[in-house]
Amino acid sequence: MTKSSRAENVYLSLRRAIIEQALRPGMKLPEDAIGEQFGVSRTSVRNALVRLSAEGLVEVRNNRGACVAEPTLEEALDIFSLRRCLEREVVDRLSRKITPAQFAALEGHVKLERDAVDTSGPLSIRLAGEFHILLAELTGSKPLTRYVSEIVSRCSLILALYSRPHSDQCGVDEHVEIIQALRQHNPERAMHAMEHHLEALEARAQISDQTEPDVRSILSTYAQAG
Amino acid sequence: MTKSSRAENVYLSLRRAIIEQALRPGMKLPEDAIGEQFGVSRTSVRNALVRLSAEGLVEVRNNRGACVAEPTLEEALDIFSLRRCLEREVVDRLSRKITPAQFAALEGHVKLERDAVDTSGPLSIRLAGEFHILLAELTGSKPLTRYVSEIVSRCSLILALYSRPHSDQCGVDEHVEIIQALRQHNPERAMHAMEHHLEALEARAQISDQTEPDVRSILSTYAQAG
DNA sequence: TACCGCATAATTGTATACCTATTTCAAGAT
DNA sequence: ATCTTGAAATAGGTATACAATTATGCGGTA
Repeated sequence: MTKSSRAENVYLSLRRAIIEQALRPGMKLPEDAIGEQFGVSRTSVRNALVRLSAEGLVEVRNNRGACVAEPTLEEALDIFSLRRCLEREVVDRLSRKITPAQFAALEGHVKLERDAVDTSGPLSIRLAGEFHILLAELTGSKPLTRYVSEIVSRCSLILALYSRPHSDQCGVDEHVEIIQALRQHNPERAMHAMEHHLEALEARAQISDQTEPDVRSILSTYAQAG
Repeated sequence: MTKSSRAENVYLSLRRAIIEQALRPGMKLPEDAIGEQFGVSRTSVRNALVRLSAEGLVEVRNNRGACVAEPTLEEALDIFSLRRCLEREVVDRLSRKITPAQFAALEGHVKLERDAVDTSGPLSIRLAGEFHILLAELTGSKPLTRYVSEIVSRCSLILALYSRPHSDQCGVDEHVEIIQALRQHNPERAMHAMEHHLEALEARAQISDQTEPDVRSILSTYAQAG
């Protein structure tokens, strides 16, 4: 295992905590508390927060600290729209040049998703997002992967905000559908399957509300390792 | 003038310097030197470098400092491809709902570009990029604007690497062409004009490998013969 | 002379300290 | 009772100091 920097660890952990919806939108992210929880100084925490802010996962107001981003409804719809644009590009590229080894990877991931469906919620949420990131990775394009990765994370955030609890059966079957379309090297059908999947995902996003627990107790789970 | 933080100032300045090709790809960015130049401490410089790194404009190696990113040829082509994808989305959205006031903004910008054509190179380079960023802004989508902004910056970087000097007549006329297509509320034609413009831009970035960043590939030719 | 290893210098990663801005909360005025 | 006001407390912005890592230069040895 590569020895990564502390800032990196904080970054990865916070990111995962947000994606898994442990840290919910709007929640405050005080540098002191986070640093104490991870056993690092504010310096490393700030570094991580800057990066997360650049990705749109957290917001920092001038002299007022950071908190998990709270996309408005318009922003949410906008982000979904952009996601469709990017993922269309992904399946379009992939359907032309995907290899057997890559199918194996996709199917392996879907298997993980199936196994996780009935276990923990957070794991299931994360895996559903990672399926899309895996698709992007298979295109071999780093910039595309980065953007998809970012936007998928932000969609997790949106679902945390606007979907009701336990509505996150994130469509494993729809993932299989996409794989099958790719196998046929049929860009049209693949893009259609992807559109369908994303529309279904977006449809799950409706407004509800919940109150927020304490930052530290949540992070105690994530402080250990990346 | 809004009171912005020092880190923000450093970030903006470095970014502009890279986009205007004053800081060329591969150039080292020592925290000390930069901090001294701006009259700030390394802390603020690091903050800026982290953000630039997240955008792909600079690369940071472990314990080895940062330098202006040097996209490989594959990465360059890839970035252009992604840019086409994003800007297609921009003109598609815009051509449906653009307003007269927005045309005024676009035409005002083109005028600036014309005025700058014969003056300084850097200004012209920057304005050409900002035309595309302005287009993205007019869609009203912050995420889309951010991505376009990032990718346009990276394209500037690529042109710095792979285009020959003085080939940066960045097609003001093609910009006008795009505006006219938008005025007709004709998505097809607008997208076509954009494609044409981007292809022309990409064509200028030929593998004129004279700006050699990598020592090894040069020396590989010489290594054989003693 | 060319190569290897160690010591030193330079630069990054992280922590701490200080200063400034914001928030909070209580006391007084309206 | 509500609003204002202004200290005290809290938390973020920045600088500096220290630790860890990498780059560089020197002298010894074959």
